[in-house]
Amino acid sequence: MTRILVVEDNPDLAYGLRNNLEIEGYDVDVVEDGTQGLARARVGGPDLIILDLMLPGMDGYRVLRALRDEGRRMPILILTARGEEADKVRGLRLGADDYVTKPFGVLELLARVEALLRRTAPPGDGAGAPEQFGAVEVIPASRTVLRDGRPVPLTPKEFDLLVALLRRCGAVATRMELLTEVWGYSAAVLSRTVDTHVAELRRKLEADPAAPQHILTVRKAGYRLEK
Amino acid sequence: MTRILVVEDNPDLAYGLRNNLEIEGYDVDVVEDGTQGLARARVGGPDLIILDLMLPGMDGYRVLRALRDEGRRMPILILTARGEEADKVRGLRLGADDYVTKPFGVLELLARVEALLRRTAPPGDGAGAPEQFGAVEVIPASRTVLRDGRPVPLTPKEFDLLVALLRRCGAVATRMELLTEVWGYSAAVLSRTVDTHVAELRRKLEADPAAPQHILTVRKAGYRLEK
DNA sequence: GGGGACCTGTCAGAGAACCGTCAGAGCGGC
DNA sequence: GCCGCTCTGACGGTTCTCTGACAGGTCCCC
Repeated sequence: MTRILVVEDNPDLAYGLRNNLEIEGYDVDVVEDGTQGLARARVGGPDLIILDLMLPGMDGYRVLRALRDEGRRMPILILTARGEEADKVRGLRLGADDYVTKPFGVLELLARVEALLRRTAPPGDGAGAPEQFGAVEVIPASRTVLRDGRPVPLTPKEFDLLVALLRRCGAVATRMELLTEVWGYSAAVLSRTVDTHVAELRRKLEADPAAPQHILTVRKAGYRLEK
Repeated sequence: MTRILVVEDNPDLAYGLRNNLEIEGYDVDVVEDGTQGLARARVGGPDLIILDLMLPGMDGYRVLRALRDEGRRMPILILTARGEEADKVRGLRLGADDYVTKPFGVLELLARVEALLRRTAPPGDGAGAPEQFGAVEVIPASRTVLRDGRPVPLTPKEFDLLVALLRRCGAVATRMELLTEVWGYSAAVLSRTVDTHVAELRRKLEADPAAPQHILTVRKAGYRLEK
């Protein structure tokens, strides 16, 4: 999950930020002064930092400069009441990626956070990080699947089907959902197609395809992947 | 040199931007409407775009969306009089990287441009460090490729294609991504072009072109380079 | 517990999709 | 004009996908 570090000494504002960011699905960490902020940024490895400039102890500029001097490249968004152009220029020049002045709109801030993370995300694929179940590892970026660390050759359809199952991991995926997602059909074409491909996946990925441990049949409903 | 495309219909503002950006050492290209902006962005391959929203013809939102839909990833900074939060959110969500409202300070704008370019610039340095896979060494600085220490003559397209594959090393590069990055096409052009050039690369770089070890085909998806 | 209805597993082959290859045309530089 | 680079369309081989039939399993009702 994407981790965001908020360095902000105003408790109300910090509370609001935490709430809104968590609603968006981020993992949020809040600290109240510059020294703590620097420490947390060093050990926590956040994916993004929202940094106030006016802080007790070490001020935001110094935190910013320290992090950049250490070669840390995570995006940093400055959030401050200092709206003078000179301040903005200074912050951006010191290595901040964005500069938002109080008072600000929460939606705008969230959109800016999203834009920064989008820009920082690996160029290859936003499709997803590698996932694992049993002895099987699925790497979306390279469309590779490893079993016991060794590559298993999957056909395109098999791979897409596996990813679709993985996305619903733990829940039932109906044949219709799978057809829609993997095949792009909208019709309720009932056929043995899905079953055939599931069987093939089992043959390639399960230790005992006849008694699958991960790719399970849910009678009358569909299939379910268990880790 | 870093190229910046300015899409702005107000002549005074466009003039001012060009001046200031050129003083900073950028190579500036100015067009006055959305249609031209889109065209210039496609063929010119600017490193950054400054985009007005209110434009004659095609508006800025549509230009932005069209570019992102084609998979183009250059940073885009929206510069507009529309300061409503909803506008900002919309622009950023559509794939803009920054949003500045008029009236704005030139110094701030320049600092934001610099911040965006800093974020986009490749980590090492401009040209990129030499990279290696198998018996092949790629030296971007001199556009040279060595195999077993001996130079291999690559045509310009072949070299660019190789670099594009190398940038995504280990991940799948779709034909569309490659067309966009190497050819600057608006994709949708389905042809054997990419395949032909990949075949040529294999012939020149693989020990056994019929059974490639590094430049791999990922069926239904694209190509992948493995070290 | 037995029988039947229904559901899923399995298989093999026909057809389609996809990619590698090649030859040639267009284009621009020397 | 010659030559090298680039792109395109056609062809063919290979791999993948889907289908239908049958077999086996499971569940429910009696």
